[in-house]
Amino acid sequence: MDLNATAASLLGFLHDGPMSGWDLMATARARIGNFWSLTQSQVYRELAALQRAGLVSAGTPGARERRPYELTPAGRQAFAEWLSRDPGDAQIRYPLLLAIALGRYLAPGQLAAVIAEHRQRHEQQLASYLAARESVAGDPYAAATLDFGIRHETAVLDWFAALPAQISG
Amino acid sequence: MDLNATAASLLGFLHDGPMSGWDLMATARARIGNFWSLTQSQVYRELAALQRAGLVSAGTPGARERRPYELTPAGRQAFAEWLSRDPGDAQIRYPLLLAIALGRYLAPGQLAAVIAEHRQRHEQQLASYLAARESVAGDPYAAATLDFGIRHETAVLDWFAALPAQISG
DNA sequence: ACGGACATGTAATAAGTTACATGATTAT
DNA sequence: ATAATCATGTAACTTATTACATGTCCGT
Repeated sequence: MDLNATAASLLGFLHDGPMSGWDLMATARARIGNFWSLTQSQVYRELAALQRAGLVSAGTPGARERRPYELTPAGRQAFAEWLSRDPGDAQIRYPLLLAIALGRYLAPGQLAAVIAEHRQRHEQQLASYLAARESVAGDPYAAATLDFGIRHETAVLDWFAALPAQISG
Repeated sequence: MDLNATAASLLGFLHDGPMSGWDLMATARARIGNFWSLTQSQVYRELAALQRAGLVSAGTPGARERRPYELTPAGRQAFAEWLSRDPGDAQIRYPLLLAIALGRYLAPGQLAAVIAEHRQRHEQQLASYLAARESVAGDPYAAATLDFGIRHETAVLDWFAALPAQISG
């Protein structure tokens, strides 16, 4: 059974006990949402696939059509395996880099406004990460991923600052 | 006509003159491959779509089934428009961050090997970027994207170095 | 003659996004 | 009563990856 990273994260969260798709969505958004996007559709699709594969089992339905899923022993093992098989490389997909790489085909100054706006967004993102530091003080794992975000955003802002005027206007 | 970033990059490259899918693939790999993955299949698919949309036109076939595509005026405009409509946010998708975020469900030390390996990869990537600096000396746009890579990798390595022993082993 | 680079594409699948449909329960 | 939230899911589409099929031309 080879899991994708998104499915594996769901298995991970289910270590804390049975959860519904809704719960998992909320948990994922809170715990990995800063660096791993996922949608409701995906969650329900992956849950169905995990169930077919026997890695989770549906528990007794609760209120409001609530359908809690429980980690099976096979699921627990698949999760551990996913981690030992090395996780893939980072992929950054940043359209702004494309725009800059193609900058020579543009009228001078055309990039400046776009760059300025992105710079602001990264400033806000960094501020938001910095503000979140206290809230992860007790959890070294959450602190580590947050620290990644802080360092990344800081590096991006330094990069913006170092861009030649020819590009950033 | 709303382009996706991959298609837009092809239009960008075609500013330098007609190119075949093969040429575009090689150009893209060389010029944006460090931060934008794309495959042959995509290139041919997007070219076909661009042609249907009238943004490129197929020139006279050359040797070996070679089918050069030329930028049309509409394509030139669509490219300029794509750039003015702001490029989307950066998305980082790094499974190792997931693994760390889920670290509390693992036996202690299980992450260490994975982390060590990734650290090496990033060291190599940084070295490769640093070695490439001379080759972009004349091109400020290429230099800017390379600088992004260097700063990013440096930040990631700093982050690795700062990870608590509890996580990195 | 033959291996390697050139060159185009299809097929199958996976992964991700957006929008929509449906309904239950809780709080005001 | 009614709005907000909880809850599940489908449909349609886009984007991306891997593998395969097919054939050409160049250099040695």
